[in-house]
Amino acid sequence: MRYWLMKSEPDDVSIDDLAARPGGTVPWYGVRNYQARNLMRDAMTVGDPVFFYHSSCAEPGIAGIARVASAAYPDATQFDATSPYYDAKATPETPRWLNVDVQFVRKTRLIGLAELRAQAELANMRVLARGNRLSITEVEPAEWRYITRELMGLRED
DNA sequence: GCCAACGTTGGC
DNA sequence: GCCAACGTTGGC
Repeated sequence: MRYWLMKSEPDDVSIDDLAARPGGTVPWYGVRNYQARNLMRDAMTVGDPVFFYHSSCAEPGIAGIARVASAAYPDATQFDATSPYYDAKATPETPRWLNVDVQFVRKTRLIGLAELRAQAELANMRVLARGNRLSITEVEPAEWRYITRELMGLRED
């Protein structure tokens, strides 16, 4: 089992939007970066825990917990000419972009970016690395434990 | 709106 | 394969 952090713009899909979805599940559509795509395809397993991170918004930070709910499969938006994520070079026979489904687990208090940066225990967290632009990053088990227990006050994982 | 950082594209 | 130009991310 591996742990992940996935960024979403709350104007698009917030943690509350995720919770309100049928089954609490949403396809993680719109990833157009090969590294992030490959993580979904090669490294994620159904059941992996995910920090749901709000980005490009007034209060960026971790807003809740989700889990990986499917294997990677072709992202439908790449075939949709009306979608901002349309890719003319992708066809159903040779899809370029994949997504997993992500399922709501719980909403937490917002752990803001500044708060994350202030933790010595999180100094090496991938998402905090200088210049990081990946929308999906791995979280080390010790970092996951620290955030869930010390910052969120959760008893269990 | 600004800007740093970095990925992608395309000419050569 | 190099690399400049361009586009995107995302915090501030």
